[in-house]
Amino acid sequence: MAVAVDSAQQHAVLVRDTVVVAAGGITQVAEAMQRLEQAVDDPPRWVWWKATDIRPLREAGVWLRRSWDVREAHRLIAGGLHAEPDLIWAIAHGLDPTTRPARRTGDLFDLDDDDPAPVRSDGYLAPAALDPEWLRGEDRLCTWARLALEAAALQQGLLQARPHGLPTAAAESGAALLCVELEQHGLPIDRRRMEQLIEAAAGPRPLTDADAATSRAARDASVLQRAPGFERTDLRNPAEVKRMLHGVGVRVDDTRAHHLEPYRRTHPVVDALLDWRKAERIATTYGWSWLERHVGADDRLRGSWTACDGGAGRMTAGAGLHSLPTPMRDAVAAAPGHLLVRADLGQVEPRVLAVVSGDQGLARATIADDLYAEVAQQLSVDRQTAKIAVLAAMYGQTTGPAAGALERMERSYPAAMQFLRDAAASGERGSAVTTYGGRLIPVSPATEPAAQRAQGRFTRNAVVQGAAAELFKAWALTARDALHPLDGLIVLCLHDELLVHVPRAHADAAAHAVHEALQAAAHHWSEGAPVRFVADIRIIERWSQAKD
DNA sequence: GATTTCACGTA
DNA sequence: CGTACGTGAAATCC
Repeated sequence: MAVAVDSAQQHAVLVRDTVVVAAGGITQVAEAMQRLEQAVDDPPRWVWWKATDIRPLREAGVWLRRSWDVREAHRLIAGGLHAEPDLIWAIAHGLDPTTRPARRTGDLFDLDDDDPAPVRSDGYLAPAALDPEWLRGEDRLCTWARLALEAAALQQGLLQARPHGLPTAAAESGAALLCVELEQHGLPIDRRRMEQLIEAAAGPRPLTDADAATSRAARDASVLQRAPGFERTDLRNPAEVKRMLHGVGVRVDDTRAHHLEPYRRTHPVVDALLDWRKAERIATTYGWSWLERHVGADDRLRGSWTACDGGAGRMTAGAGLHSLPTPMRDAVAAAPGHLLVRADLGQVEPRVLAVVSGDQGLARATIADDLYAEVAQQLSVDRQTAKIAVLAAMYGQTTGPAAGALERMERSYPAAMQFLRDAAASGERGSAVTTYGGRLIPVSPATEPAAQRAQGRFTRNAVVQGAAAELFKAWALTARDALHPLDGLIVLCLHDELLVHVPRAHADAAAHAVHEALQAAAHHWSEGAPVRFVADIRIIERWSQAKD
């Protein structure tokens, strides 16, 4: 069943095969969809070009479980982020995408007849059909929906040939719909607390540009007054900062925070500078203008979401949702009458590696709550060394304290290490890799040896990071369904962490549902592999209460 | 004015 | 010379 929406005209259609199941206003079609969704135990698989198309229907309250998102399926098939309908169409039909007709440019050469066919005689999608103007009217909307059905059917054929391709496409489609919901609901914010935090770092809310300049100068002064003779240093210019530090006797080549940290006690200006950097980050990226732009009158922080990035396939978020400084998480708080359920996966990447590589020894280690402690025992090293070695294997690190432990890893976990070596070798020679779930990860050819090694590290990591993203999405979507009857909504996805907003009365049930969802999703996703996944799940009022 | 580089927040 | 992303300011390139 395909859905197409003309958001400008607030019009939508539902099409099955050649039958127009429903057509009309958003509200009317939304009701028809909800009836179809609830009528049977086995709900329809809704097909659309992209999830954002159906935002008006979602805003009308429709709750859908299964979908086939043609754009997300394409991203699995072809890799990367580029996914315009003409490209999707060409790939689905096995046509050479490089010879598809040029996009319309809006100039005099766009002379098409009044009723251009959306598909050309050579099989490519007609450029005219990509124009939003083309989509006016119910007939065109139905045609567009049927094209989505055709593309989806061909994509299913392509993905059937990849192990796990179909369930992954379903999960990616669901993730894209979840992204629409994340954008819609937003992250609940305690505005007064957020204002306190911003004021502490950036000064009071400026009413004029002069106010902003005064706050900025005051911040700078806290550093500059500790650097006699260098009061005119531009703290935002790394070269000048280096000159200032040299001037006061701090000999560093690199002024980045992690490099400067050991010198905090060496000279007060270093201490002041590092504090300044934290405050400056909040003042510039998470300051008053950020609050104004991204936190709505309903005290919800909203950013744009994508179901996958252009690399391994993790979710991305805008408006700083994925990089909110830890102190500011104190202002992420449940709305009145609600609570947050925070759940984060423990040591997810090595556990995922155990599944995707089929390494029996590593699988045995996942039985422990603390996988690194188990690996440490196996390798006869301390826990910290074991942790560094495991991460180094997945990231492609070759130097540092892990070097010796990596050799022991080869003996204890040969399948996992071979899996990673194969992935790296593929990237180094410029060959694409495919994730456990079937996502193609293209690699651009490189000739420089250093660039080739970098590609190897990228693919080595991508097969783990990408598979972890696939497991995460399967978990999130299973949880989404289970939370729906509890009025619980997922409000944040952060790679291995879920934040759920739920009425107080249902918080215990929601926490339980999130736990059960992980067990069910992991079992399905791994096809019953003997690998254990664990999550730390807590009921909290503020995001900051989560970490130990 | 648009693009690139650096730095730094998160996982 | 360990991966990825998004963001903003300054530098750089037209």
